[in-house]
Amino acid sequence: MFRGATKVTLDAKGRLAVPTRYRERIASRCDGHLVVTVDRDYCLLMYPLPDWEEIERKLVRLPSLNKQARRLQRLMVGYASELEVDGNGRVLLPRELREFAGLDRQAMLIGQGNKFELWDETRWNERRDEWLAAEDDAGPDLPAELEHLSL
Amino acid sequence: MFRGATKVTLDAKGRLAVPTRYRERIASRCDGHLVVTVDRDYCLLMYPLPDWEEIERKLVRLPSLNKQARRLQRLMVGYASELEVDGNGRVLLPRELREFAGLDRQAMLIGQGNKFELWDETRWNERRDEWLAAEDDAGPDLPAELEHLSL
DNA sequence: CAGGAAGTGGGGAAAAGTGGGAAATCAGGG
DNA sequence: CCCTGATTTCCCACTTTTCCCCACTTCCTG
Repeated sequence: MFRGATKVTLDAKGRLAVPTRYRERIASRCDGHLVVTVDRDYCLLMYPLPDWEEIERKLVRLPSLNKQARRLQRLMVGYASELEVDGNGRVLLPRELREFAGLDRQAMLIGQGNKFELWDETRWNERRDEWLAAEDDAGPDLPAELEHLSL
Repeated sequence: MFRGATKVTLDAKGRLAVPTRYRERIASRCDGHLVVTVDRDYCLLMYPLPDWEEIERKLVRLPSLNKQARRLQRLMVGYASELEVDGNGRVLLPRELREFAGLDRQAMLIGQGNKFELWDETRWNERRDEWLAAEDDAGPDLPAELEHLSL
């Protein structure tokens, strides 16, 4: 499981240095093969290749006639690109994805279990504060899974 | 599986350079023979020839008296044109199809499993943002497959 | 303080992308 | 039937980007 938030900087070529504490895990799990794609919140998702392939299988099995399912396929599969950790522990993020997520230099890498999220730092901070402010007024329409969640 | 979004530019003659990472796969799968046709969202679909032939078989077997089926046949089979990757890794897109999809110079090539989608860049970005904006307020009428999808 | 590991920047070779010209092919009209 | 003009096809050459590797700096640790 990947956990924790790390502030990272992209260099002028759009390369991201993977924090050292994840490298061994990534090397052993997927031999340095990662897949990056987009998320609806305008951040990027980064999966080890085998985990992504499982997601992809789920995605392509969704009913093709459903509008929402097609959108999800288009976006997630459409933007998914495979990338490899180089000799220096860095990955080159495709220009299209950097532009999508508004990434330039300062970014946040957020461990999320089987994947990472990658945010432009400014956007991350803004969203985070919004979430914290919004949490109270969630009350009535809470789904069952959340209703009984005990932290 | 084809994945990933690539920004491509059509030259003055309407030629599209196939991104290198797909070329080998295309060469081995269909010896450079692709089929392009139209999609209802005003983009183009690009299949390796054998994949297209399978689609085509399915299409012509649809019940001929059904109005929707006939529309689909007319559009997809009617616009389908075979094209070949040239020595420089480019394909020439027929004028009719370029006009249909509103393609001039800047375009996005979107990998979608067994096929590609080709969009005018501006139109792609607009649609994408619409999809993302629409996704949030989807709440109640979510199909079961999506309801419990865990990414 | 020294040694090493991690982070960061950058140069250069190679490959990919891009434009354009010449040859070939086709269509239409004289 | 041939000539002319337009379109397509093939190929060459230039420009840009990418990829790979090296080197420097910084931070942590012993």
